[in-house]
Amino acid sequence: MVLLDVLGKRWTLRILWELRSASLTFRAIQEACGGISPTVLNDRLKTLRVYGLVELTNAGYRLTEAGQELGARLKDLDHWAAGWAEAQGSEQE
Amino acid sequence: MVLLDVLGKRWTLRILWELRSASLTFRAIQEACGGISPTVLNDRLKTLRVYGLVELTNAGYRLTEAGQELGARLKDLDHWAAGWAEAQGSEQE
DNA sequence: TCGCTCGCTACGGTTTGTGTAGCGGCAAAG
DNA sequence: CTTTGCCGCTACACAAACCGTAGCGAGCGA
Repeated sequence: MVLLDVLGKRWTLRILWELRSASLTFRAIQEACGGISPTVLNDRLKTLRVYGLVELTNAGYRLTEAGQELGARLKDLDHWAAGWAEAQGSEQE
Repeated sequence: MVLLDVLGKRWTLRILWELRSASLTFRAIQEACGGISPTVLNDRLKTLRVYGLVELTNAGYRLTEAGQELGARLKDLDHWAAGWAEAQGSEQE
């Protein structure tokens, strides 16, 4: 599964997540991700662009259509994770 | 998003993916992931167990109910990724 | 020209992952 | 009772990935 190799790398999921609902500039993504180093950010954005999930417009970076479909899945995942986090918080302690 | 921190780490997604449809032993997961070092594998399994996504039975490691729900989302992701990979393969070249 | 922000790169130090060896435990075989 | 073999897991030195900071060239308004 190729997608796993892409998403499995650190920051990739996070970047997609931050772009899920808005266009962000390079530096804005850095901020949003809590100070990811530009070296890595650029690397991730590069591969995400190669895979056609993200594109660079004059308004900044944003998800392509494919990227948004992926983002939708991520939202679904998040939706589920919300309930999961609760259940798992009350179980554990 | 807590889930992102878990899934964002290298190998975590992959491990869940390999366990999606069968119980595997520690060493079997190593094999399936293409020779991940036991140090990291153990670390990931540890956190996955803490989060209640994976459990260790005498038949090996397997997904808990929560883990299987997550796995279902992953399968959905994979399903989408299949079409995506094709589209992106024919576009690129 | 100056100042400001853009995307992006260079580089040294730290963190994370790799690869190999081996531990203790347990069950079957001899 | 020892040997063989697999189990989950750990130790440790080496390599790769990531971080933090500094700075580049380009564009743009004053």
